[in-house]
Amino acid sequence: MNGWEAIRAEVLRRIRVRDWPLGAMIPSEEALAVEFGCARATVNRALRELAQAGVVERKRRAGTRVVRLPVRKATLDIPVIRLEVEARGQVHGFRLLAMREAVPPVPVALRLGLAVGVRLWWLETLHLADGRPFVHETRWLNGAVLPQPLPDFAAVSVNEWLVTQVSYAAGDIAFSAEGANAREAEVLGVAGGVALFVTERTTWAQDGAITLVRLAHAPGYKVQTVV
Amino acid sequence: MNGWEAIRAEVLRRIRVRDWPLGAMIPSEEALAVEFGCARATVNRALRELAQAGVVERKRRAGTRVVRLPVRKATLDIPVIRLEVEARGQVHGFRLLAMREAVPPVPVALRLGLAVGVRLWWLETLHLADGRPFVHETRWLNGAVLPQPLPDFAAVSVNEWLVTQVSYAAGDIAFSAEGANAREAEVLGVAGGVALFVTERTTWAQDGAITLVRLAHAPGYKVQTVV
DNA sequence: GATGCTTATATGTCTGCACATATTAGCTCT
DNA sequence: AGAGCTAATATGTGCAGACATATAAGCATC
Repeated sequence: MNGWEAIRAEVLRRIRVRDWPLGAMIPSEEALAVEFGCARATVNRALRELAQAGVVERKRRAGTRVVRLPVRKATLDIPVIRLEVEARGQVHGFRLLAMREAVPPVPVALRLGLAVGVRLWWLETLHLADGRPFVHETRWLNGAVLPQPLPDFAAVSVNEWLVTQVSYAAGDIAFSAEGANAREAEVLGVAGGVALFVTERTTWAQDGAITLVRLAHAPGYKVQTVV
Repeated sequence: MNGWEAIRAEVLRRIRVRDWPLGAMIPSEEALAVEFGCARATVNRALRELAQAGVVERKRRAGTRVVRLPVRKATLDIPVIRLEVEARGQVHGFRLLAMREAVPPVPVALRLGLAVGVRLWWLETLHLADGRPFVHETRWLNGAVLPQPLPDFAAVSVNEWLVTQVSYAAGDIAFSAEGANAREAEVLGVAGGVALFVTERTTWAQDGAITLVRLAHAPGYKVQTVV
């Protein structure tokens, strides 16, 4: 009855009913441990989870306070495209449309933290769901930090190969809405300017930037939070 | 040197270098505790974090295994719109364009889990950044579960009032790209059909659905992960 | 072979204690 | 008053041990 989840729930309840108002300090871990009749570690676990959820803020010596304007934290699962398609009950396929070495435009090089003029791979892939265009993927790939030789990307999707080869790297993701450019319109089979959901991801390994990818999703695509 | 973060890093390293291949089991907490010369609780903490990050899967009795196709977890901060604007160094403003009671369309009622025919508030707000249109917000609001009386939403943004009143409720968020409809085009000052980034959120309290909101962001808007 | 029970095992969680560390509040000195 | 030092305090993390619980694997039975 006084596990850490019960304590988290009780603390949350007190915050909800304004027992502990927004912006106010709450009792110390020790005081709560005494009140709930449990060890301090248990209270600590509960409060740590609430801090991670953005409900409270914790500082050493200062204590724990209820945040004034809670920032909702949304968590998204970003699976490999094949799994995403299969999760919709459709059959995944893909076609490698282009692959060549080239010097990326300056903004791309900068964003990847590479010297201007370095040659990268450029790949264009179209992912299909039940044979219909699903995502148009364009990608800059830094061959210098990847295991050699590279596989045949016409047979293995870059998207999936990278995940298994360059596991668990850091990176950032951005979402935006953009009108389809000429190429995207042609490849996805839509009119130019149509609203597309665009995902841009940068991925890093310890020894340098790995890849920058742009995914333009066919109309109707949605991203949804888990939970 | 053998804190839980060090252990997490070491485990991650071994997974990266394929010391422990994808899909393979890793040693038990107890074995690792012996190897690293620390308590099992410390290993537990490290592995728990990795499980939360989607790097390993843990099951009682079965043990811990490296995930085969890691699912990237992206975490987004969804702040109050005012803070979002101010974070860009701009001045936030808003105008309440409309507010009336109405019976929502059936899909809306269903999504909120309400009986068809229930009357809700409908609000239309335009948020401004430095005086220019930033977000067009349309919202269904369930007055039945809110503290009464409602404030003057021309003076206090619904967006912000709800956060402070109905704290920490459950909900889901969806992102998509849509062409601007006639009203959005007019209010945001863009051409019809222009690609807009759209956020749709449903929010629940214990005693029922609170609100369903659609935010259509002016062109150029991006959502970015927080590391 | 299929089904159901038992048991061993790895993780999940808790306790009580300890020390580390950041940070604030108060004091002292100029 | 202001600057700088000191001490108190709340959280962060660690350890050793214990019990709880889910569940895979083996065994017995039908």
